[in-house]
Amino acid sequence: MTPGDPAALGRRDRKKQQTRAALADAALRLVDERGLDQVTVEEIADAADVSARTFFNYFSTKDDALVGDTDSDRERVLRALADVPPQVPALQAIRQALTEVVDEVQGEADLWLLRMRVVVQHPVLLARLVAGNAATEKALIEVVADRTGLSPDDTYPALVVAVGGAALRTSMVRWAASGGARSLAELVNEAFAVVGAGLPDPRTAPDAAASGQADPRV
Amino acid sequence: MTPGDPAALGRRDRKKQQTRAALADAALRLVDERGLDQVTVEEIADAADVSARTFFNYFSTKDDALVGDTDSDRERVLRALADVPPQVPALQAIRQALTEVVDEVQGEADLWLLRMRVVVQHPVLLARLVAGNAATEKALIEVVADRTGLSPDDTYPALVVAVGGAALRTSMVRWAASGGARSLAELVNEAFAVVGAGLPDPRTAPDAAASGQADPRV
DNA sequence: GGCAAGTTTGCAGCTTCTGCACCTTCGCTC
DNA sequence: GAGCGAAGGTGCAGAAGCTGCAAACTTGCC
Repeated sequence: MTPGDPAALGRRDRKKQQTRAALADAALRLVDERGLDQVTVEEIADAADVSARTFFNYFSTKDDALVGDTDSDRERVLRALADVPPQVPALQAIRQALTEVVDEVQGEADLWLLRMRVVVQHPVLLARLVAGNAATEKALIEVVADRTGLSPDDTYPALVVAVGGAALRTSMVRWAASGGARSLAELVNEAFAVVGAGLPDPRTAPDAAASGQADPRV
Repeated sequence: MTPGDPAALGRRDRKKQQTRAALADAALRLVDERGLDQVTVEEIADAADVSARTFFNYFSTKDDALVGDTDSDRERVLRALADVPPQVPALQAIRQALTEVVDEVQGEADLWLLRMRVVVQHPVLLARLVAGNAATEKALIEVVADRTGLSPDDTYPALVVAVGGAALRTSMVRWAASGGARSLAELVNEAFAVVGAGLPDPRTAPDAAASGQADPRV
């Protein structure tokens, strides 16, 4: 989710990333301890040892520092989706496109568990997280429309994408709630399987959750 | 969605509702014309002929005036869900619980079409709309858990609710995009039917959208 | 008419966020 | 290794969002 990556960058850019990470980290820790409104941008900046003005050079909003970078994810997901063979059904294709991002979240589990804890405690941030994904959703809808031969204005593309997003969000919240006990990928796959089975009421078909159109991978 | 209701209230409360509506209306019209950042709270208050301070007596945020009242919806939906016979499968139950609210939105179509137009153009607001529903989601999860005999911490309740929300949101956006050409209830039912069928890829099963577990009503 | 409760308003004040100008640092070239 | 241009950091001024408080005004009721 964060740039991270190899250190194949100049000292300058490395420092930038450090500062960015320091700010995001300080923001998360402070807000986790005290609550969103009990932490000012100035305090966050101080903790990261930069001026408040500099904070706004990195994040356009206090909230942004907390929810992280959605732009880089967008490209990643789109690229991944483009790589899924076109005959794969839309819902499955979306799930597969998400695996890369899911793995990355899992890889930075500490950061993300903290982030989700903070986000869940402040619905405004949850909203912001969703908002950040609005652009991603829009792009995904286009791609899905293309794959299925429908218009982006049809119900189906928007619906699959929205539902896929809901499945991912639910999984992440649950993952965080469990403190990362189960792997995120597992939870996501389970959620997509249930959705693919049409969300059967567990009383009527208590087994469907495990079957569905689950994919052996992962 | 707005209190509306009969005039079985004192002059005082009626005036309050008028002011509230005037503020929300002014906010929506101005933002629709100029964009979110080009409208100040002071301008909205002026347009509604009250002081800026009074604006904040009604809405705790500029955004709140735009997205409307989610609290009253919550109760309505919860009450409606309580009235759905417990043997109705969760997803269907949720859809039925939404009909009352859906009808009300349809009844105030002008207001809501404007609102959705504004909201769609400002993802932050869309997010806010979702955030406002966070409390509703939480409450719904409890109820669904109860109905299905699962724990609120299980995946299923959170997932059905989140997916139901996604279906509703998608439908409202599409409804607004079409300028209200088709009835919202129709779109919502269609969306729930597709979801209930497991979101089959339209290429693989091009008919499923129309069938699914659709309910004759509406 | 007059009181109690509820509403509106102005004001002071804090925080978020932006534009601008200045200064420092970095990376590169000659 | 001196020097130059670009990029990053910072301070300051100021607009806008939002809150608490206390004064003024309305309304509902006796």
